Amino acid sequence: MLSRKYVETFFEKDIARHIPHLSVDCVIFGFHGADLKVLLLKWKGLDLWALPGGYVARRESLDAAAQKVLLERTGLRRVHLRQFHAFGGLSRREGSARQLFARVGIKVPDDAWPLHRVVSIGYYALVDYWKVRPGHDFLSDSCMWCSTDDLPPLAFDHRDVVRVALRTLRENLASPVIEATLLPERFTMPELQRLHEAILGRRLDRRNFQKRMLESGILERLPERRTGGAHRAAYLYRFKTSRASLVN
Amino acid sequence: MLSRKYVETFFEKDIARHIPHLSVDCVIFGFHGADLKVLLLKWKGLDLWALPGGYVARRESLDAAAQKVLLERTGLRRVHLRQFHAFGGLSRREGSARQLFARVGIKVPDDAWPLHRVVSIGYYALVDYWKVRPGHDFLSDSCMWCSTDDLPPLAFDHRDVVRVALRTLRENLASPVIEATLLPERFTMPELQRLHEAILGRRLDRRNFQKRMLESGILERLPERRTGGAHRAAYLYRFKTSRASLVN
DNA sequence: CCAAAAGTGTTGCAATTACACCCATGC
DNA sequence: GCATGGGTGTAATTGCAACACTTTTGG
Repeated sequence: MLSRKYVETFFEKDIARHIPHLSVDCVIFGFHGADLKVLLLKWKGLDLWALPGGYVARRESLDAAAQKVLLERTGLRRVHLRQFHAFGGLSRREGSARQLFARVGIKVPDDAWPLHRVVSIGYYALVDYWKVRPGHDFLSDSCMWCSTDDLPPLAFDHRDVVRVALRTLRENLASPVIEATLLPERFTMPELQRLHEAILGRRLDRRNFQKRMLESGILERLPERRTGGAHRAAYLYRFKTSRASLVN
Repeated sequence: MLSRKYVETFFEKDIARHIPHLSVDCVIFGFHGADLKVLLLKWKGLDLWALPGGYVARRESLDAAAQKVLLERTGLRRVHLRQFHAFGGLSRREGSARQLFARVGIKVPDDAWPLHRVVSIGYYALVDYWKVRPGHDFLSDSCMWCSTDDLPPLAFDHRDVVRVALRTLRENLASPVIEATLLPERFTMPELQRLHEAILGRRLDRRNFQKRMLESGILERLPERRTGGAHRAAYLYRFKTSRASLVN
């Protein structure tokens, strides 16, 4: 997490260590209940939310910069991370950043590049909802999971960024990496199905779904069942291929 | 095309008009015979080829920068252009650029950013092979179409860039935009099939292919046939939806 | 014993694949 | 006339979508 010290000295020296006019933004997806959620930061003193992001150090790859953001925001190291688009339009309204810095009380030179045009490389990340401890920083009041179909007002072009991330995620749902990283180690078939439904945005047939999943051979049924539900206990499953080998 | 004047003054003033450490590279696909080809520039005095690319002006969108490259290199304005990946690794070996500038006789300060780390946004473009007049510039000996499965040594990470572009193109072959922009206005069914085969990298069944294409309803058969071939004359087709409406 | 969710198998349709014959043309 | 490529139809298979009944559990 960014310290107060870090922020205060940001525009004096840290900014020089980064590639100007470039940033990475992360759409961090988590799955909870029946909802696909994204992690958002609320800007201090403004009724505006934003995706977690960061700048790219001069000797740091884009991927590494995105990993760094993930670690700061979720405390997680090995998660599935994928670059999906570069946002380089001229309508990103960096101006709102100026308001933010003013609220927080940081003095920023008018010609500092973060106040002007920034090209952002979009990454999406898939994490286990329950393992994340959302952390805010000096620029943000809070860090919160928000359902993808009920987003608050977002800064810059971040609504577009989420939309494109979601579209890419849908297109790539075929690979088992996605479920394996969004779900906990052990899960039931209905849970897996609800995840697919949340990503695809439509209902699926229970029987066909189960058949497809089992025939694919990537699931292993565990002896235990999930008890405590109000109805018949569901079997627990896990992915045969270990979680570690699936990440990236 | 870049003029001599442009190049000579580049490191004095033009460089300041661009976003540092950022470029766009274009994989320009054309279709000729049975081969999918890409347009490459040969660096002056070096046995090294590179993708056409350019820097991004401070008030220019990424898309616009890519269009500019296309126009310089092919003379074409409205072509299908699509961003597919941002290349931001640390192993791009910008050092080879230093050799190039030395050969051409341009004096470049050691700390000039084009000699160091550059993040490149990759675009692929689809053009009509026969409408392109490949143009080289002050930095390159020649501009040539090269078959995608027989590429010469490429600068930087451009071999990766081509590979990823090709993979993306394959994944998006469903949309008729691709064929419509890679083929001339009028074409035969075997020509369309050879294009699909070149992109997919495998043979297709002639009869099933034709059936699918005709049933999709996007083709219009013209009264003429392609004469002059050694064998039975093939019908000519064109896409029903006008070419203009398909671009982007 | 009833409501609500979980487990399982069958059937039909639609899309894809495999495959064979005739036609036109140049040599 | 024959070799080569172009045009067309049909049968088989496969994958996917629709669908119904039984089991378990808590209340």
